[in-house]
Amino acid sequence: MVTNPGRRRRATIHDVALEAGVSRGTVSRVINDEPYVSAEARIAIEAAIERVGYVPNTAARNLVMQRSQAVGFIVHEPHSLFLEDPNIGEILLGANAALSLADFQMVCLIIDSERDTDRVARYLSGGFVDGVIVVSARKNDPITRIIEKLGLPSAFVGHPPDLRRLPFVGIDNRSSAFAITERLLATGRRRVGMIASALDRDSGADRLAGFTDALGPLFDPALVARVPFYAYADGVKGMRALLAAEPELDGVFAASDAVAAGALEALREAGRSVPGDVGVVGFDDSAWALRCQPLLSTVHQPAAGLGERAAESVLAQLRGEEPELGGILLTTPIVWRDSA
Amino acid sequence: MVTNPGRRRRATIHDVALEAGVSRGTVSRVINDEPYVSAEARIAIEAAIERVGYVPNTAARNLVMQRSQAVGFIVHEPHSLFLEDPNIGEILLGANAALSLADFQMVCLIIDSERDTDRVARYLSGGFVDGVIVVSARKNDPITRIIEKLGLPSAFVGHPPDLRRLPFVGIDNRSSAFAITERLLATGRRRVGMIASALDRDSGADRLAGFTDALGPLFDPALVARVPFYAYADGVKGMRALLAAEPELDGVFAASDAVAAGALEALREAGRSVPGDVGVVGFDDSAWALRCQPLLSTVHQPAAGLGERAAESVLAQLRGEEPELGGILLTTPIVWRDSA
DNA sequence: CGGCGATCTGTGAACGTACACAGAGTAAGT
DNA sequence: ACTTACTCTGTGTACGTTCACAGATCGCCG
Repeated sequence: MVTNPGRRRRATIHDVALEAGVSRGTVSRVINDEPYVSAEARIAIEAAIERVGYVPNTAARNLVMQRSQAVGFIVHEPHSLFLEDPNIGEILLGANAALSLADFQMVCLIIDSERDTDRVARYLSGGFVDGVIVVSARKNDPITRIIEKLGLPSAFVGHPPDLRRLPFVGIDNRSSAFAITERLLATGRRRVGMIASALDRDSGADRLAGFTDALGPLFDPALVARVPFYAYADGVKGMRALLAAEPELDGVFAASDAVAAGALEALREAGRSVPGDVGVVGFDDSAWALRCQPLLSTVHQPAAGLGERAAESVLAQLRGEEPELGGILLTTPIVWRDSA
Repeated sequence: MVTNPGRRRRATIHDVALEAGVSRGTVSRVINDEPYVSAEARIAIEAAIERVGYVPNTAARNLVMQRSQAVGFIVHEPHSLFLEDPNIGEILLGANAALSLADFQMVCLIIDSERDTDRVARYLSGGFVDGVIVVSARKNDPITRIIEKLGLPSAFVGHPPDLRRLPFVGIDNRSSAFAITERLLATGRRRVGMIASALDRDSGADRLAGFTDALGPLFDPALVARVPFYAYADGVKGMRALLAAEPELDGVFAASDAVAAGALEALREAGRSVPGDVGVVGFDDSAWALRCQPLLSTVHQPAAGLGERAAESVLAQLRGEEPELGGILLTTPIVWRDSA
């Protein structure tokens, strides 16, 4: 085959060698700029590279080097994540920044169907990545099992994987919820409710637990509105339910900022003033918090930091270090604004 | 080397052959389930695969097959895109769905710095992807030049690349803006302004042009507020400026739904009713539109469709078909709700 | 002038896979 | 019994690169 019609054959290191009148070895040395190559050879080779339009085939290089200089970033349930969770973008960028510094390529893989799961599993097994960061893994996930089986350096962000020996990085939802509820109480509120979301996830359950802890004897199960998701619409519904259950309510902890925004809407519609009649706090410190009227007091979620630490964990494992046991928990400062 | 301490050596097709007492060729036939292999050999090999824990090295396979079964998805300016543009997630998912159907792996690459640009360029040249989808390419972009140089099958979504011979898929911003402005006028509005964003991008400039077209002799340059981005805060600022310039204003076309949401806030703060005093329309039909009070009339942007068509274009080129000249423009239905 | 180190270059093997080909064995048709 | 066809298997080569090693050339010193 001379030239593949349609797509032209790419120049190889061999073509360059032929063109420059030297051997592969010398060309290789020039490309990876190693010593021990004469000035004239170097010049000839550089000219030849230009002439034949050579670009190295990294895939071939990786095959012999036994590493890819790439780390996968797996996103599960992209629908809910991209559209509801404002953190995912920040986590992505945090991880990318850390990997970039170490000259690693981050490749983001989306899992949106059964087909995707299998294909991504094949991709991970295929030697395209040296490690992997997983966001929002599912219970009993085939991807998690593959990672464990391959012994692929990994870091899970958001919540711990099924296999507790795999490293993860996250926040302590329980003590964060505890802290912000405590400060809400410190403002003098006594009838405090919670709009609790996503109780099937660790994050949701832990936030409720922290709330319960903080209230202690003041806790009243009737003042917990349970809603499915972390979304605005859930906040509206949850707040209405709470007001119906207890008109004298004077404080609310919403499980997310989006939920809190919905709660504010419902409170406005019910004619309550915030923070006058009712104090409201959220969780995430996302764009929602600054979009609310009044500005939302909330728990700052260090999303970029989570991505960064996850990347660093994978890089450390790649250097041969042992991953931390029990995972890494990042601190979550409380941001005190106007809503409570 | 017996076993690399730390990371164990992965089993190869050779190990399987040895374990099963057959040759590489036969193992290869079993893996790609080709005919002409005896039942006993097949059973022995499958058992051996299980025993040694073999998973094929796709990277090595790609090297000899000269294709990767993967398509890159490049995201520029991720900060603004992920945090402001609600469409990016949908485009991503649309593209992923189409590629998934053809059993291609989509790998998403983020460009967030100068380093990233170079690394991604190397990645594209390295033979890891058979084609590429680019969102929001920049003017005079090194990535675009690399793609052109390599002859990599590609599709640009959002706006056309510098090199007009590269295929792109987008919407007709100008005629969409024309259409919605015209319908706004049809509701009887006569003093109509626009909050025009991102005039340095094709999309922003075209939306303003469409608006101007539709107004014809009614057009008044004083009723155009120019703001830098498609964001909520820009909408608030733009609307205030517009009201200051013309208190009698009775209609507004906002360059995006986020901007429209900001405009609604500014109108509420100025004591104007919507759609009573002022009619408001947006652009995108994003989550913003349903979060507004009143619900927003807007131009539906077929984001998932854009991703899908871009993917299909790349796949078609991979099959050897010629890309459409001049690009593909998708239609943008107008969604009439309560704000105008 | 022989030996030695430094510099430069080419060659062969390896990475893990797919594919073409050759060869062996078996069954059926002439 | 001889061809023919079909089934099954193993071997060699290729993909594009890196790396270890073996030569070759040169200057320098004893």
